[in-house]
Amino acid sequence: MPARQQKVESIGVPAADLVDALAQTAFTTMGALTKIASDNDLSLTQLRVLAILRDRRLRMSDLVGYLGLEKSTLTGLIARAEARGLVTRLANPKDKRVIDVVLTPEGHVLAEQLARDLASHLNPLVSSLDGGEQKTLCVLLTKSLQPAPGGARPLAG
Amino acid sequence: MPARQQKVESIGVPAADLVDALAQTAFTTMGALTKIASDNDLSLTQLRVLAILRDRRLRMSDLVGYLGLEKSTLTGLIARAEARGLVTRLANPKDKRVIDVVLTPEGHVLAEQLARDLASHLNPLVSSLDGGEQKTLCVLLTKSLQPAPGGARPLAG
DNA sequence: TATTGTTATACTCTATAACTATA
DNA sequence: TATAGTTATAGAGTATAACAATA
Repeated sequence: MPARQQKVESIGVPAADLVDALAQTAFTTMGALTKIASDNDLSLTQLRVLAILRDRRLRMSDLVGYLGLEKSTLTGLIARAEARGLVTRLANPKDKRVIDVVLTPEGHVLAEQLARDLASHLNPLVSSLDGGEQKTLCVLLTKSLQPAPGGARPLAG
Repeated sequence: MPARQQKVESIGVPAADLVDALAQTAFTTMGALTKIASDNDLSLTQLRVLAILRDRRLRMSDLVGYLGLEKSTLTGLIARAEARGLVTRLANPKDKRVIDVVLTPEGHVLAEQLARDLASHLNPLVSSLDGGEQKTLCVLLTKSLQPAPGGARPLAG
């Protein structure tokens, strides 16, 4: 909407190469995430649940917003995670309609492990860049990418 | 909170911020892809099939390799795509066991449209970068990211 | 015997619609 | 009436195992 954006488009269309590189980045990173999830017998969605709940207690309806799913979908998702001992459903003291969800200690341990796994999978990819390049890449990615609709933390988008 | 990593490379630890930025990039881009797929009544996997077949005729077993799925999974996936008129199964003249898959004209039109949709979704994200920054970002991403296991083209990984 | 692909089966993920309980 | 969550149902995506046809 700012004039600046129009200007950029009229000067030069963002290179198709960049779109391709972003898409490739996405698939490579998602591939790592999918593998990490699979190695831990988790779906990508369940991995996201753990990441989102890593430092938060949320209502079912909040999770629906973070994940972009239907509430009925979340019921089964959380039920399976609870059956595995990864999360707990708690009554919300202020509103009896509400169910809060938190990680169990076991779920928290797993969430921390998953975060380390992700770092160890992605580190090799960027290790071909020197320190300055890594810094630049980080700055440009941060500058360009808006927060995902619903989450700011890495796995929460 | 920054869990200490086992091996701190002597070169320098890739900043956790960069790992986060890459993960965020992945989720943002995948979000765009998921929306594009959804808007066209496609799953993400079906979208990938169309992208992979955009300029290629492949065997079922090749697609299995590109997608990282089981062959039995692909049978249903291609059956549904064929029922929608997006792909065609063809006998391979050299090996009667093999089934080749190609896009129908309709499938090809859709694949081209999806590629344009992706560009239009991602362009706004990088429009906050000036031309030089976009170029730099493209170079750094290309330099750092290895080809996904099975595909070099954007949606093919 | 090995390979290519399909079929049978089962589970997860997902959405829509109807439902219960609470606000 | 409106909101939060569950249940019922259905379809897609996925894997494992067994199978048929071909090499």
